[in-house]
Amino acid sequence: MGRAPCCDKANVKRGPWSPDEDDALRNYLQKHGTGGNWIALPRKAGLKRCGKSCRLRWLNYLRPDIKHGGFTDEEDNIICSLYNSIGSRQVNFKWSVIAAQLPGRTDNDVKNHWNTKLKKRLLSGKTRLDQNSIDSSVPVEAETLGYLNGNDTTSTTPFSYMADMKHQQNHDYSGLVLDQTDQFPLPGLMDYSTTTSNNYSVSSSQDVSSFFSSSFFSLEDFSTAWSGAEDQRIFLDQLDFQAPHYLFTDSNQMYMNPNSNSHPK
DNA sequence: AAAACTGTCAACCGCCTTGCA
DNA sequence: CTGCAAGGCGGTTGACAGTTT
Repeated sequence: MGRAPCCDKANVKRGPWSPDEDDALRNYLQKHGTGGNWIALPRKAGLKRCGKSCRLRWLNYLRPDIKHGGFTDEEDNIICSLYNSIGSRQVNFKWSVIAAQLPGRTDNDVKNHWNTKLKKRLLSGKTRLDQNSIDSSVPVEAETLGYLNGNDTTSTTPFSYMADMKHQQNHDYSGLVLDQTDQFPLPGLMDYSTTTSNNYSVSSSQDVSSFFSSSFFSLEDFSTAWSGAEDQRIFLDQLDFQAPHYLFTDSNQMYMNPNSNSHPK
């Protein structure tokens, strides 16, 4: 027995929205708002659409603050670095968290852009840590696209984009908000800058998660914690768990892991 | 010029989460 | 605590536009 559909599919229009439908939805929402009920909205607005479809159309297209058009290099950098810092394999990964850092962009926009452009660019090898093949349009400090290896030093698995702290610091992240799980999407919690070999040992996403969730790292002392981490080059990893560079004391103070065999210098 | 191929992105699907009775 | 309805989200699809052959 399957789940009941959210609307009567047979009596609902599907496919691309017409200008008239857009107008009807826009006018209704500007006058009445959602009323806290998207399901009932299409009937009230005189639309033969599913409520979910109306919601999506509004959020992804009709909202007045939506930014249409191509993504800038700076937006690309932000997406890539946040994708890396949050880690797509994290349970709490959300495109909306990334989109929230890009005014006027929706999660659908960001997801599409990642899937159609950024991911392919990465996989094509155009974006490598190899400094010779870096897109010169990207600020020097962000010339950090690359392949990095985790445990497997022979692997060519493309490592996520990593952005230099200095570049990240040029952005204003003061508007960052905690997501529903109180995870903080750490912008630029990564610094490859002095690394010259592909044999990286990096701290894992789990490490960073524990960093976030520790009492040591609270929103209030974010700037303090971060200024400390800044000098200590924390690496994020989306590949395999390895001996972390940083550990935590019982009192959740972070310290260098003496067993980490390849600390960034 | 036309067919085949490729890229883009709006929209849909269905699962999971949340809020409420 | 439980069940249901609605919201939210990531993954995927498919139509269309642009490019290549």
